[in-house]
Amino acid sequence: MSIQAVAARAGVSVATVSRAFNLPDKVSPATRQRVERAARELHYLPNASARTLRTQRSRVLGVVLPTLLNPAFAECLQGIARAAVAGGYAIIPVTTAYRLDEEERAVQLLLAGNVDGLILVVSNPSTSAALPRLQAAGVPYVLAYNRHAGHPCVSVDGQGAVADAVARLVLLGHRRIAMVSGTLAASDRAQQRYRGYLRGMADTGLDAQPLIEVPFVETAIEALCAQLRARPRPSALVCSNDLLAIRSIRAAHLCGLAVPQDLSVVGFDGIALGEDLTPALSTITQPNSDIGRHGVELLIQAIAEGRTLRSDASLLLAHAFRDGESCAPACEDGDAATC
Amino acid sequence: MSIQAVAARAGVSVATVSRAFNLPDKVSPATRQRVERAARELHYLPNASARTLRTQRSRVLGVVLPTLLNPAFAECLQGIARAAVAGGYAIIPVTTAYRLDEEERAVQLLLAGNVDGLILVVSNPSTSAALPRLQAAGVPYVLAYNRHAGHPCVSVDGQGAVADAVARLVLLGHRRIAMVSGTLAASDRAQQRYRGYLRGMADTGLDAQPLIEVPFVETAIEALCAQLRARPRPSALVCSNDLLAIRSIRAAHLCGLAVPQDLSVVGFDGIALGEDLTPALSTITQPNSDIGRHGVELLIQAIAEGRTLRSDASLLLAHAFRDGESCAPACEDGDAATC
DNA sequence: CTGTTAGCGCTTTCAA
DNA sequence: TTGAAAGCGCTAACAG
Repeated sequence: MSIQAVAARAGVSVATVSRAFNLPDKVSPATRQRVERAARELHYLPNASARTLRTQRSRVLGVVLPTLLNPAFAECLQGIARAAVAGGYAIIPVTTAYRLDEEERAVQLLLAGNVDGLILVVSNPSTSAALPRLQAAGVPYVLAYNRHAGHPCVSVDGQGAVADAVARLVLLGHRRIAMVSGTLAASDRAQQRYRGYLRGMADTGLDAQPLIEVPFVETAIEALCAQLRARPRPSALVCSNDLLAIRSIRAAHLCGLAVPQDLSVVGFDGIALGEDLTPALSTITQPNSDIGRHGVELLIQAIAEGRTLRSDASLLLAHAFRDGESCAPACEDGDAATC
Repeated sequence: MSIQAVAARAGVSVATVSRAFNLPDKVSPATRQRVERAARELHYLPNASARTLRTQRSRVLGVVLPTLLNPAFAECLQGIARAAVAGGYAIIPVTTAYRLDEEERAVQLLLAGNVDGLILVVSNPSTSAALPRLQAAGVPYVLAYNRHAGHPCVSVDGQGAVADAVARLVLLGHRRIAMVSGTLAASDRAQQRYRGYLRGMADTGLDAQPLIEVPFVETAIEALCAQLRARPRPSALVCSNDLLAIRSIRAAHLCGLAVPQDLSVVGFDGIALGEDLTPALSTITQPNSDIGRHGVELLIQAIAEGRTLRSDASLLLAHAFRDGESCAPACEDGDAATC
């Protein structure tokens, strides 16, 4: 079903059909009606490839994410999808499992697919091979969650957020506060959040505990258990994401520790599911969906203006602390072992 | 960067460049090398739109899902994505929030995007307006999770699975077993699982309890609480999905009921997260990722053979019961109120 | 084995 | 306001 058929049926030229759809004002109302009617009768759908070939615009955005198994990214992708549809764009998402080679492959794939722009969550903007490739190609892109002075980013202040969370725990009387993180090397977010932990501890004059680092993908509950059996054990855990917080709570349970009575746990991400858990997760919430939406909006605007995004277009969105049930005041002396 | 430039640089015709990539055997090794070298030096990427326009094959699959906020669908999408990449296809996912009009819009959008095939999870295959549209367009498609004799489907036996779960609970001594479901009208899966509940109860000669029906999207914990406060209350809950099971556990907690001591809860879906919860979720697991993978494989095969999928290509995958900690034997007399 | 060429469906000058 | 026609980049006859 091509534009030819519509033109024939409407008794006009293909140019007029094209105009009737793309520049309706440049066509007389009467002919426009005829064209629309013919198109409807023939169930005409304009061919996206032909249009893309001609205009050099695919109206498709590429999306590069570590995984959809973390609901934070799933929420973000929903935000991206909604904003993209609203702006008349389709999306092609690709997941990378936190692997650099996959990031590069993904960008390659998307570039070959003629995407008009990309929104991506990379392991580390400084080391990602994908980014120089994008710059070389001159394709607009924006990073989500990542933070880097040299790239356009939509993110939150992870460092400040964690420092605040630490301060909160200190206010509750906690002294032995440890941080649980995914592999630091695999994520600049994890690194920033860890820095926030160190700052928060330093600000209140407490000794930072050794970082409890576990793999991102596997469950690693045993490793967590081992850490909780150490003496003296922490009375509170700041986790680098909600999934880790959930696993930490389970690990605590397996060690015979009750959350929050024996151990306070704070997460990071604000996944919706956290509110339905028991105990409800105390967590630093990020506007996951908005991060995606803003990324898309920046991208679409840049595309419309035929330019790439500069790093000073970066957006820092607000985070918040969601008070759940996984945090409680520490014992008087702040030493969990005596509880 | 077009094929012309590569041809010029390699000193051959565009046809030869095209062959060097698509039919390497039909080109002499020497020229092939020259072409490859030229392409590399120019960072040549074949233009997907031009190729699609010419071949009438986009190498893109459309994916229609209710939501990514349910990890079961996120897992499925990962499976789809992996299989698609392996088969040289890209995917365009669209979510519908369980809404019929969105399903139709999604199919429309995807069809206009020239997808070669679709994999979709619809509310109800019998009533979906999207399906006739697809048949009319002659585009190959396959349903995931849905079950219907008139369409190609990749699914599990939800009815049998729930009936089995009920039998299991009966074996544990439960008598007052209720079912918690999302809006029945919005999902044929929910309907089938409910039928499984009714069959399971009938098989063991028990009275079915009134269905506890809550919205899919909202949390609805209050509604659940109300049901648990009724006397005599159920001693076990079979939930139509894991998200509902998680909410049910929270509702129980808010009512002062301990899971599994006072109330047993069984979920459905087998989301990975369920294993990390406390109590670990007892649930009927579906091979979410495999459902997606098989769907894509069927689709790719059909596309390669230039045909649509017939309903007898349907696949029924195995489910399993994953024993967690949210189920326990009932009190001796099976009457929860006396526990 | 390689080159020439038509044409996929559309948008967009340029002319009328 | 409308039409004719070029051409986006590629593949696939067909010819050599």
